[in-house]
Amino acid sequence: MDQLEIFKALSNKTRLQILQWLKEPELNFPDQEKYGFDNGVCVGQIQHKAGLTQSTVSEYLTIIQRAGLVTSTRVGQWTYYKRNEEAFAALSKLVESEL
Amino acid sequence: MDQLEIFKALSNKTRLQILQWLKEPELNFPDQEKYGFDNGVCVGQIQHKAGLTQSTVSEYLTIIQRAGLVTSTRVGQWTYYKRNEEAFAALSKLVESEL
DNA sequence: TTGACATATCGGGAAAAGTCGATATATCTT
DNA sequence: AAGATATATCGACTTTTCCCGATATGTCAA
Repeated sequence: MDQLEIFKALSNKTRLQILQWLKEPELNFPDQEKYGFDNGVCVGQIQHKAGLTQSTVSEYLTIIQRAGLVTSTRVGQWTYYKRNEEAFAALSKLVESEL
Repeated sequence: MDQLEIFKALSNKTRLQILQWLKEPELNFPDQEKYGFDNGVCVGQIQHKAGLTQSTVSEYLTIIQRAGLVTSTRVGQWTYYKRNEEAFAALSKLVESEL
């Protein structure tokens, strides 16, 4: 749990949005309904919604993953990203008691 | 409560340290014991402990103050900075439920 | 009111982050 | 094996952040 890395990951409008979108995948990524959301949402969907290039979004996802805020799962040619709720709970506690 | 502004303020090692030092002023700024800590700690003390220039530390304090994480009180020629615990509590809740 | 001290603001150079297009890699299909 | 598709990585350019020294502002004391 590297505080600084986490806060840097959160210091970007688009990355904050992505994390919020991933809170309600059904709502924010309806196109993926047919494949389910068990593993999260794949990069392409997120990219489309973010309106930035593929490379940028891929990099952003790597950043929030390295910070531990999401997990990624490769399934075939897709990589799915999903929120790591434990990390948010831990961060909340950290802010409350250690920060 | 501007999330992005808060996270940007927290994305710097020195600023994180300052906030942590301010959690226990008696412990971290013993030189100021004689003046009490009711209003917080003055810039010079913080600068000395941070080991950066006066201008840099002053700027950092402004940044965390604009983010709402500390409050400042001018007393004579000194400006005292103090943690705003309500802000941390609110941030903790935000991370837990909205982020 | 002058000088000393504390803090804030300004201007700038260096380092990091944002963002892109191009290319590499991995997987699937045929 | 070859082409198509999804994602990751690379190189470059632009914008932002870091951090400094110099200077301005505000306050106290003589």
